[in-house]
Amino acid sequence: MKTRDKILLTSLMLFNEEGEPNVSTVDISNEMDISPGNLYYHFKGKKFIIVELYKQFEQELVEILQAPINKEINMKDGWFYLYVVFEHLYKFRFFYNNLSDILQRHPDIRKSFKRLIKLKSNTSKTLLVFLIEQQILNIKQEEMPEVTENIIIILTHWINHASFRDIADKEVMIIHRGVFQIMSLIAPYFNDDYRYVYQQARHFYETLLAESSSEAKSFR
Amino acid sequence: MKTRDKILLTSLMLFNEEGEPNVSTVDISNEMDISPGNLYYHFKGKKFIIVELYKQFEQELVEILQAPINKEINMKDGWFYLYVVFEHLYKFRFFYNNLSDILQRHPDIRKSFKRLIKLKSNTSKTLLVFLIEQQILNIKQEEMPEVTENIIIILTHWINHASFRDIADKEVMIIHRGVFQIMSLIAPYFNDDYRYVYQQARHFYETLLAESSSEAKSFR
DNA sequence: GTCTATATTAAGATAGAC
DNA sequence: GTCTATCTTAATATAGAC
Repeated sequence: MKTRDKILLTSLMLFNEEGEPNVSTVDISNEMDISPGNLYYHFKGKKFIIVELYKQFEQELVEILQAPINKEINMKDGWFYLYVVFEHLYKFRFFYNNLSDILQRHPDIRKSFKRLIKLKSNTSKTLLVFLIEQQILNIKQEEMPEVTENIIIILTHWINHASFRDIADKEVMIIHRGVFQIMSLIAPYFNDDYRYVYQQARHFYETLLAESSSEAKSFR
Repeated sequence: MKTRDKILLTSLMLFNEEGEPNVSTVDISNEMDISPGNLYYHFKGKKFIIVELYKQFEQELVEILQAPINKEINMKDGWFYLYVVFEHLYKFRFFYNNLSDILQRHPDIRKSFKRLIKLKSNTSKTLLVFLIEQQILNIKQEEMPEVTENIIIILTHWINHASFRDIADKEVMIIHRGVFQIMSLIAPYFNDDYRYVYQQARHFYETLLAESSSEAKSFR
């Protein structure tokens, strides 16, 4: 593996683990057993590492969000889709844990991130409209903006939020619970024939929670 | 006004304005036209200013949240109550804009903040139960945890969220919209007799938005 | 590409005069 | 209480040998 790539991977790991502001270029080179000078040969500084990581993050997310969505999407597809998105967000969680700060220091990233949110918003809207057309959901036209915004908020802040709620200690649980939380937003809009989907989701989540807490109780 | 208090006030202002990580002790003393040495006479460093500000924040919020809530609360009371909470959150928004980072660096604050969230959660639950008892809302027992958690998420992250959404540039609009967003969470649970409250709230918010955007279009 | 050694910068912090 | 002057520390960054 090339040193450049290893720097990116190590930085991502340390940023996620320790929080981006608490990781210096020396920390990164120490972790990799290379010299700080070597790191500076590949990247002119931490700023440039962050920008490069953001580019990766953006590219992957755009690919996910722009993947063609079937008009005959069902709840199971939508559910699966949410998992893909959440897993991606989790992979780059350092970014969401210091959102304002990073966006403040990097105006370029800020612009691009705003565009990303719009894309998220559009994809959510499209998905909801498909589910409405199939009469799985029943959301009034005028209520769409609020519902979409609520979805965006949970998508954007859940992983950060989960870290200071005693919600789960393991990655899977954070993601499961995030998906469930989004589902709870649209739960009241399910048509009666489909309400069981929400009940199933809760049951699924609660079973997982029970298993995981009986295993070990290591909340941080 | 005593220097010590002025330091706290100036710090709060600068933290909110520029973001806490971008403000140094020298910045604070410059803004006040005192020497850094003088600042260090009053506080042993930035850490201690933050801790003191957090104490103020906590005390005020606890007072708000523990204020006796009337069992016969109506929607208007609940609405008003939300405004009080949001205004308080806005006053200390620097804290919410760098939540993970501050909680990571100050374990004491972390503990206390978790307790605060629990208090928020309890108060929300109590309010909802009162509204359910009066048959204004209709939320099933089993759905309460999710609905409450969604309220907590919006309360905790809205003000930060609004700063990178082109939602509003002025304080009042951010707060109005936050209150409306919370209302949209419980909107689907309104009993038919009370749905008009939600419609009114949207109308109120949209009118304000129209006024403010015709005045000046200075999004940041 | 990678290392060692060293320079620069800015934040954080203190001593001692007034 | 407040100032000036100075010190310490850690992060950032570069030069030059290998």
